[in-house]
Amino acid sequence: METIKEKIHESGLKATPQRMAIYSAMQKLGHASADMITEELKGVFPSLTIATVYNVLESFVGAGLLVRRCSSNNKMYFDVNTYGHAHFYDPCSNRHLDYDDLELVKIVTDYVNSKGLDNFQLDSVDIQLIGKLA
Amino acid sequence: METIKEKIHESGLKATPQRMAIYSAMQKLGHASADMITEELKGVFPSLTIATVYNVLESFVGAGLLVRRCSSNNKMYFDVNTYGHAHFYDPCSNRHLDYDDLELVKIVTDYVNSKGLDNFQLDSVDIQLIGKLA
DNA sequence: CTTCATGCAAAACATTTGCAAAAAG
DNA sequence: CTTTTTGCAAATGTTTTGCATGAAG
Repeated sequence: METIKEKIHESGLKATPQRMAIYSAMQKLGHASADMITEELKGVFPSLTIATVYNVLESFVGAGLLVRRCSSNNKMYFDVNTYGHAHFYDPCSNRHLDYDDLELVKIVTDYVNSKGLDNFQLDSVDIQLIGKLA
Repeated sequence: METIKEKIHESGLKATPQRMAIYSAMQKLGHASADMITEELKGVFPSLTIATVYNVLESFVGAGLLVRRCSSNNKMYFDVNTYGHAHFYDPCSNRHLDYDDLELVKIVTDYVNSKGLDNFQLDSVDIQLIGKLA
């Protein structure tokens, strides 16, 4: 099994303690915003500031270690799972939950591709199931 | 054909000149953020401030005249078409474009419903086709 | 060593709120 | 008239930036 340190290295970034802690917190939380990460690590890592968290999350996105997720509360969330998958999203609690059904992503991608799109080059699909999470 | 004034009235809101101008700008732009609307109406309506635009857009959402759209630039966009439909989204230009294919929304909704979801009550689906718009 | 990351404070945006004056119904 | 809405300015909340210090490779 690959360590976090290796994973960060392979993506082309230096493996600093802050980056390792932030990636580890993302793995624990799954989906999180910058302030959630800062809060999560405050006890373990008191010197960590939210500015660094933003910088690190951004460099992770650039390196392909995280992807962004939108919410309806004007805050950017990040997702530790970078493969294509759908999401449940509860706008009341701003909670994101993976819906790991590769078939659904494939159905939509194939359907759209079969339409022969002019003037648009499909890169990925984002399927958000909006509703109430128990 | 229904006038904008009637449409706003029917939704339960007072039809002020500002609201009519903002709704009209939304019809013209299709998808827009608060600052785009303010910019669009600056010439015609110099007294209009962005605070009012935010308030009006928010009351329109509450009244069912608009729906929100997320983007990757930390800004909220609004959509003048409130029926369920998919979108093209270009993260480079932050442009949204309707993909009016009711079949696609139905395919996804039916698929998800057929799975018999526990712990989640589906309200709507948001399908975003991410890529490059010509 | 050399380069890049962190931490701090300050700046830059996006959005919301309080309140007096103005307008809609 | 009565109730909402507007416009302004100020507050709030989120994200970004500049720069000196410190750490990684």
